[in-house]
Amino acid sequence: MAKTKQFHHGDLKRALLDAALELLDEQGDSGVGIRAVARKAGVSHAAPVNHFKDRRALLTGLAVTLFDDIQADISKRLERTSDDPVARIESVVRCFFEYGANHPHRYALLWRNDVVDHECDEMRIREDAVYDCICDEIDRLVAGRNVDKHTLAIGLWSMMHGYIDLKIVGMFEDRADSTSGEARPEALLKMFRTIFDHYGL
Amino acid sequence: MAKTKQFHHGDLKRALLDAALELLDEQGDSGVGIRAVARKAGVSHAAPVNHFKDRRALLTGLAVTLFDDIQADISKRLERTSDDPVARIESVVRCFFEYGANHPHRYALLWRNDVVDHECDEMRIREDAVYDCICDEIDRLVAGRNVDKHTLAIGLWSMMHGYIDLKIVGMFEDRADSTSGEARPEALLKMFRTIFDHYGL
DNA sequence: GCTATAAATTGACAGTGTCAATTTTATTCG
DNA sequence: CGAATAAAATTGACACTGTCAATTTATAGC
Repeated sequence: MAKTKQFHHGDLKRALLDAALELLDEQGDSGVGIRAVARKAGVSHAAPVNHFKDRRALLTGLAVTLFDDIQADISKRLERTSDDPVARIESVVRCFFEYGANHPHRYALLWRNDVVDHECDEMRIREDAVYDCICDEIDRLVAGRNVDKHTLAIGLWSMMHGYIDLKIVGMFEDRADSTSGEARPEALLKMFRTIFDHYGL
Repeated sequence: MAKTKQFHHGDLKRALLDAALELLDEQGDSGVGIRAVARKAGVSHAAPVNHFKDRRALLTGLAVTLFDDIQADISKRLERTSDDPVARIESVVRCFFEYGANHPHRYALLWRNDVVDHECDEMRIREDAVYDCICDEIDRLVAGRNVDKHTLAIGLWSMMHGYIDLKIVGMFEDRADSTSGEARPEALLKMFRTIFDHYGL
């Protein structure tokens, strides 16, 4: 059975991340404390220090695994998507829309600047990976035409992130007509498509 | 000299909010603790409880004052803006862009769901006010045409918020070409304007 | 001037993150 | 195989936090 129980606890790092994810889903990031995670994993309160030097390191490590999950989901969905750049871009965006709706606490953690270290290599690599998923397609789409692809990419990503984030906060609740709230993400995609159209892409 | 020193301390509530704002700018919201704020205001550690029952209430109260500042800034700038709905919308968006760039910690606090209570009346009123600044103009813009104004408003607000938020996180640093980074907000506005054009607005 | 009320202080409690010293376990080497 | 070495986990402590109860102080109204 592989490499189980090779140390005192087995691989505690994994157990800690599992416990952290549970706490995150239940209580949000404020519930993910070093001691609480240790308690849930059944170890002493200072055990995690061997694997995560900080609370910040713990949360960052958790965020890294979340990005990996998202990346896997994106890759899987892109396999079933046609070769059309616009279709592929929209597939990626839909992944994020669904992720934010299904796991609000996880999504919120990803973009917390105080408790997650976005400068470290582990994070930069993951962020680059998902960012490239969209940028590469936009590159193909623009293909030398006189359009600033960076602005296009940033605009799309901003709109996607902003919608998910504000939805979690509750900004659009009771303010915008929420009868067709379920279809709003698709409407946003459609609206952004008009930008592509405008540039003849 | 008006109503100074009417109580023990004068109006401590104001002093607490001032101290909280300083700490927020220096250290972010994690630095805005009840005890730290009390210390900075020169009162005992439990004094704030008379004015803010919670840390959450303190942070919410602070967020309320920030919204008031933004609203004042928006109103002032709208006075100097023409009657063109698009111009007025863009004025409001520019207010937020600048606010986010100049006061990242303040902007980040506004949308924190855990430490700020967005359901309470004081917050809802302020959020409604700034939201209406954009929605009213979009209403004028659409004016009965066959366009979903809610999607338009949500799309614009999402893009605006998403860009500011991701900029603070550092998402666009070193990834997108940052040579013309200062002009990026204007480029986003221009891009969104093509949506208006597309619908003949 | 005295009393009721609001404001601020003090002290305590449980909880947190982090560190140092210690004990327990696993790995490696002679 | 057994001892030495390194890693992993425990225990205990420290300073700090938010929150509450009891207390003291100052204000306002009769």
